[in-house]
Amino acid sequence: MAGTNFYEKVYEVVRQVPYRRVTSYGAIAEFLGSRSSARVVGYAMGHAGSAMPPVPAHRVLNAAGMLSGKQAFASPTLMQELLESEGIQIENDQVKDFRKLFWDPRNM
DNA sequence: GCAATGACTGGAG
DNA sequence: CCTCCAGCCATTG
Repeated sequence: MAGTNFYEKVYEVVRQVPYRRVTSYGAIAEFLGSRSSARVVGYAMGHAGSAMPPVPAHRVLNAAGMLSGKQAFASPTLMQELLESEGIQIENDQVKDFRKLFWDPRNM
C-alpha cells in the first residue's frame, strides 16, 4: 500500500518547499528523524506521481543539487524545465547556487 | 519472514 | 577530479 505514514510525511514536507526553493533527500530524511533513510525518501518520491495532492518532486534533489530523479518524470527534461520555470538555473543537470536556493524543512 | 531494491550519502582509493 | 565501496532503512516480491 502506497499510503503509509512515512510516505505521507515525506510528501507533506516536500509540499512545504516554498516556490523557487529546493531541498535534498537527506534533509527531508533528517527532518523525519533519520538522515540515513534518505534512500527511502527517494523511494517514496518514486510514488509521488500517485500522491494526492500532487507533490512538487522536482524541488527535491540529492546532496549535490543534481537532478538525480529526472528519469522518474514523464520526460527526462521535465524536471529541469519545471525548475527553470520557477527561476532556478540548471547547468549540466545540476542546480546553480544550490546552497542559496536550498531550503531546510526545519527552517520553516 | 528472508532477500532484493533504490530519485542517497559520505568516506576511501 | 573521478570512481568504487559500504552503511542505512522502508517497501515490495
